[in-house]
Amino acid sequence: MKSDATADANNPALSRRRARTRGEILAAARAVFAEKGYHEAGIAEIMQRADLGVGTYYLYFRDKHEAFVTLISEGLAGLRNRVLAQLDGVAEPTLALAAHTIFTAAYEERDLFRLALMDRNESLQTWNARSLLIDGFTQALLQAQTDARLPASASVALLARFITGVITGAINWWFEHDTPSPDEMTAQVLSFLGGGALPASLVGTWPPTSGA
Amino acid sequence: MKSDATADANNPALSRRRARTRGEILAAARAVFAEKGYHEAGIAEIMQRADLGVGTYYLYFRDKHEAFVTLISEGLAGLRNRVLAQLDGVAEPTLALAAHTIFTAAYEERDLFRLALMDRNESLQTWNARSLLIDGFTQALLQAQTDARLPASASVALLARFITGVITGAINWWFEHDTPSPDEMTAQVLSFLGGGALPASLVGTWPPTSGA
Amino acid sequence: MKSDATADANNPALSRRRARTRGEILAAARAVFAEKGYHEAGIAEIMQRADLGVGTYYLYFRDKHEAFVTLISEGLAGLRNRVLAQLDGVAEPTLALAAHTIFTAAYEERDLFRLALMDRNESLQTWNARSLLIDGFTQALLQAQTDARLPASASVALLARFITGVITGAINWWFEHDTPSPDEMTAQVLSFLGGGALPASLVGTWPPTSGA
Amino acid sequence: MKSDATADANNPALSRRRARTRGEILAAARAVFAEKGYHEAGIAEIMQRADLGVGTYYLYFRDKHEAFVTLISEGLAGLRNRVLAQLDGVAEPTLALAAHTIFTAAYEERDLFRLALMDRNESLQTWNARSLLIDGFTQALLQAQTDARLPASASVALLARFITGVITGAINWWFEHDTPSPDEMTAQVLSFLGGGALPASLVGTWPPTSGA
DNA sequence: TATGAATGAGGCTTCATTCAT
DNA sequence: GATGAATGAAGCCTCATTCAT
Repeated sequence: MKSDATADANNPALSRRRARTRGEILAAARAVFAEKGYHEAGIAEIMQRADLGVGTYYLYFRDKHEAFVTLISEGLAGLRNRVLAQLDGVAEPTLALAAHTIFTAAYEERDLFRLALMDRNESLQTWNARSLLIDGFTQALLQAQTDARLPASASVALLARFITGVITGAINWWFEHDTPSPDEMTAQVLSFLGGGALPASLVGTWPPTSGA
Repeated sequence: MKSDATADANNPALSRRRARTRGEILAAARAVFAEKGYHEAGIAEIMQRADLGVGTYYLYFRDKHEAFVTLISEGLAGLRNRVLAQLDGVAEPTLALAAHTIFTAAYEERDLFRLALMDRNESLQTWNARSLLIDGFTQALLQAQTDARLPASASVALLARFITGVITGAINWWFEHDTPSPDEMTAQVLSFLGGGALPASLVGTWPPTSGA
Repeated sequence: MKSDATADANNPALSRRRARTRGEILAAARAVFAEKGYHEAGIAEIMQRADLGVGTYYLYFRDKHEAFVTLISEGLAGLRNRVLAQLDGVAEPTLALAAHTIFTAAYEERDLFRLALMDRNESLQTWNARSLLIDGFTQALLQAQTDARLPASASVALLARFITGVITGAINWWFEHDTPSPDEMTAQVLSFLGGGALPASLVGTWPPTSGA
Repeated sequence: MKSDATADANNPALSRRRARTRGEILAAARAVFAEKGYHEAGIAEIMQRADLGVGTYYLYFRDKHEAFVTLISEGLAGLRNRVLAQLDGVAEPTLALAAHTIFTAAYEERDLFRLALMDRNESLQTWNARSLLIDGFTQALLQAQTDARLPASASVALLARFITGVITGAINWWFEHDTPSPDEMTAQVLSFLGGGALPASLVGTWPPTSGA
């Protein structure tokens, strides 16, 4: 019984084995959660797909929730890093750049995003894809206001929600369809955000002009 | 003369009582579902809030699912009617008109919309608020194409998703905040949809122009 | 509120009405019990078939059990009376006479007998068709012993069980078939009871004779 | 290497454990079912008597029904084998032989037979003790007809029911009494089946002779 | 470390029975 | 008397979690 909190650090081989098993569990969890949703998924089914015993799950995760949270937070951390990497060093980052990175990632890992957008699980709010996007856009827009690239009068909070809505709307589309490609999707979204997609007459005004 | 499918019609008093009880259950269910989500809600809790015995639930609904579905489908039917009524007779309906009606309804019945947007419940897809909006906008845009108010080249399916994304993004905001009013929200969204909210330099282009 | 324990006696009309309703409930109960068995039958179903409200049931019977018991005990009392009437005045009653009466009644009211033979309901033992038959035959055989028509060495208790077994075996047959008629059935059973149906070589002996 | 339908075979220790638990559940179920009948018995009570948690039941049986069916079908299969083994190789099998084997088994496992004769459970008909006996005797008698040991005119179907009735009547007796022994019971039944137990004058004739 | 049998709280649902109308 | 809405105890079953091997 030399099991120790620092066992991992002491024994690189063990550590590597642990990491692999953990990864297998996460992969299985991802597949099952994506397929059936958080509530309908069962630990037994996950571990069966991972070709491991049920009990093993609890050697790596505290409870059912944890693998789910881990899955999403690790996935979203990856997304976050990719976006930051893209934007890093760019003098004046555009939505175009951000959207393209997000779409590329989302298209590649659709099942993960299905999860991340799916269960509006109370305590999870923080680790929700939506929240991450909203936060990201909020910060970006605030920065843009600081840089005077966006009028100070703009309602940043709402704008961030609107943009997030468009992005998630697009990703949702991919849950049912395989086209268009992330590139094409980016172009479509940009056109939409730029205001070029909807004729003014179709959009209308509010309050309605007298003529209406 | 008992065996009669129209027993209700025979006795108005009973019929009224039944309707009232049913309404009370639905109201309680709405509150509880909105507060805790479908899965965490329990029949016992619903009926306790309705001040009725557990068994009574099953006199009005087949199972746990049914009240949920009823709630959403009846709610969305109401929304649908309101929108249709607003647009009815208007020669050239605008997004402005539609958005304003939707926002007014959504603001009034926030908990219902929280439900309707919440659980991405498998078999419910059809009675999802998102689906309803997507379908509605899809049809409206198709009509606009027919009327040549929208270029034939526009990708209706995607546009409908984008617009729906913006609308639900706005409604989501209200789940956490009480302002702005539906009127103001409509104005904000219209400005966004019209392309006037985001400067072109911020949006950028895709593929990025050489200059970027 | 002149409802009184003696109301029935005071008001013949009411009494007649009560009797009729009671009869209708019993008829419906008989049908439903016979069709689905005691446990699967429900008060609601019975009263629906009787074209009466659920609550009405409890104006006539204390609980679910009571109608069942009533049904069987009244039915068996009828059988008892028929048999006694047949045997009454006969100097030396035979099994033939008893069997024929029983078969005639059982054939006419198969559903009742299905009930009476069906649920081996603990507390019901006493009001079981089997028990009634066993008791009847036991008494008859004891009487026969007293009259020296049956050897004193005979094991009356067992004989009564055997005869009852044959009789119920025959009645069971009718739960699945409509022939033969009670007359023919009586003849078959008598032949069997008389020992003429099974050749001695087929029956064999116990303990086996050396030759076997 | 987890996913394996033959997991049991891989690990004899676990396999043995599983078998033991399963046996304990079946034993407890047998006791409880026999004592209170199928409907009044509860999973909780069964598992309490088995000294196991409720949930464990469902690791071994799909639902409440399954243990009951298993109990009876396994029990009857055992009876069937015993009888067949006894009769195997005997040139001219007699009822004596069959009855004795049946009685010996029934006496040893009275509670099982109580179950098997008890609930006339709809879908169970096939796995009813009564049905098994009837089928067995039917086949035996048909064979006897083929061998000319029984007149071709005999109504095999009815005879099988009568014999079964006598046998079950005898077994029923044991549900309330401990004597006589299977040997003595066999003798009594044989005497009855041979026609030596009931004087012709007591049996009578059908239709009644003029003199009666 | 890995396993999978065992656990039991908790959820949904039924239905005999009551009671206000 | 008749009704049927309301009741709630009780039962079956699931599944996240534990623990002995």
